[in-house]
Amino acid sequence: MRLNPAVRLSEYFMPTLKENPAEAEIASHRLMLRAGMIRQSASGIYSWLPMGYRVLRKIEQIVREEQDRAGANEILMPTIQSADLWRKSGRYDDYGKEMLRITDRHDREMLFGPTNEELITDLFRDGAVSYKDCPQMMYHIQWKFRDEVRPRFGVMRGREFFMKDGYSFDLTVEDGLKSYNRMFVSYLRTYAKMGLQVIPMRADTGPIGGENSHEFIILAETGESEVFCHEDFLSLDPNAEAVNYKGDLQPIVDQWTSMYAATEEMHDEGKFEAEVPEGKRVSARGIEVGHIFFFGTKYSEPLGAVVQDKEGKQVPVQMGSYGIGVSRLIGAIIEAHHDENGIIWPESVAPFQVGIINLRVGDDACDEACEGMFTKLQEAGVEVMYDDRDTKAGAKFADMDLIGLPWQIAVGPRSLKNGQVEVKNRRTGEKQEVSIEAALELVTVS
RNA sequence: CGGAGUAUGGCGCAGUCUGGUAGCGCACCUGGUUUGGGACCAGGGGGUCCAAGGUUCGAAUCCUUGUGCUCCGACCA
Repeated sequence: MRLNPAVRLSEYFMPTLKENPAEAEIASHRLMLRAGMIRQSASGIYSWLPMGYRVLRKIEQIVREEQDRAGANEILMPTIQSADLWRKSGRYDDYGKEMLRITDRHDREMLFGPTNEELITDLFRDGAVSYKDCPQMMYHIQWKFRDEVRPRFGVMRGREFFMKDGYSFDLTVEDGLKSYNRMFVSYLRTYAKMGLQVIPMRADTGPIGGENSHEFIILAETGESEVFCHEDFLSLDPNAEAVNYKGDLQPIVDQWTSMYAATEEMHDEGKFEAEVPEGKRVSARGIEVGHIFFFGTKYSEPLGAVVQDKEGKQVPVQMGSYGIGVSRLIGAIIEAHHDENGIIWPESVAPFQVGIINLRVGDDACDEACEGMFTKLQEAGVEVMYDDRDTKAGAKFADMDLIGLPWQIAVGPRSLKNGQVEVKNRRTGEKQEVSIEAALELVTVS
């Protein structure tokens, strides 16, 4: 996947809004609308405009890379599924009205997939015959649909959403839990790479089912549920050391599950107080950005996903499933990274690293300086957005803060007379007047 | 799915009570003056007032029935 490394704002569809749309309640929703990243098409259903889509793909790519590292293989399954498989697993009725049911021209019952356990179990059943076909881990990143009663918070709780869902197939429970651990660790690393401090919490399994399950939660004021955890979670860095996914991951998992962490439903106040010293007790709100399950033979049995073991017996495979809400993550990242002026993107997911602001379009010196930097940054492989629109300086500054690129370079006649431009760090707000060369150096190195 | 709102130009809103054919701010277009943190002056374009039906000489406004969207709650990645 390669994203266009450089764009001119005059040629980029980024309809920003000065005022807050009435429909948006929380920061991430407001900012995504205001920054021209998304537009609502129907309740809980959004179009992704160029910049929003760009961020979505960046997040998707981070997820993909870590899945690949963990040994999962990417596939792509359809959005529309047949009802038959869901009848076999018994979930056609269980899922209730959340599942969008569709009838085709031949009156066949179809559905827009809310998840893919049935489909992939059937794929595995079809292609696997022996214990030698295990272990196997596959994932796909695809649009899902859940007909939420009450969609809200923009992409945080949409009806149509983009999700990574992965599935593991193992011969034994022991091996299955190893796969579970692999995903557990890869999840920690994935979120950390997006600038999120994530906390795994033992979870309720819901309609997916199973015994072993963790939710991955980030703390945010606008989180949907109350969570409780040990403060030390907030200083753990999953990427501090390299990881060998083929090795024993249990120690890492143990480290991350030994401290108290629970969502509202699983919370035990007595245990919380017993295990966590008073000064270390964190009670906050959390956003769920991922959920993993080990559920054994819940689907392999009814759907007949069996392999022959060494003794020649037919045994159902042990399965797990692993979800990351990719589109939701954008909302979560913005909730964690914004201020009163707009978004503050972590560099790894920023749509562009640098924004060049031409304060006087039409002034030869400004135009030349901007064009020169625009070209040089592209050549250096730095993703850059050039605001070459013929509008007021104030509007450009405001837009640039709103869309939250990590670095801004403002070029105006005043400083340019002395050969200088202003470089601003969006996160710290720190500004410095430096030469063009120094500016390029500054934004390229970091 | 229970409760509560709301629907008027791209966005934010007034007008509805008390019926007379639509207005304000921002944004947009043209010209001019400006030009380093959402400028100023002048001119201008853009609206089936959510929909259908009804009452009336006349409906954004009153009545009826729908629909969309939002918020609170229960539920969910």
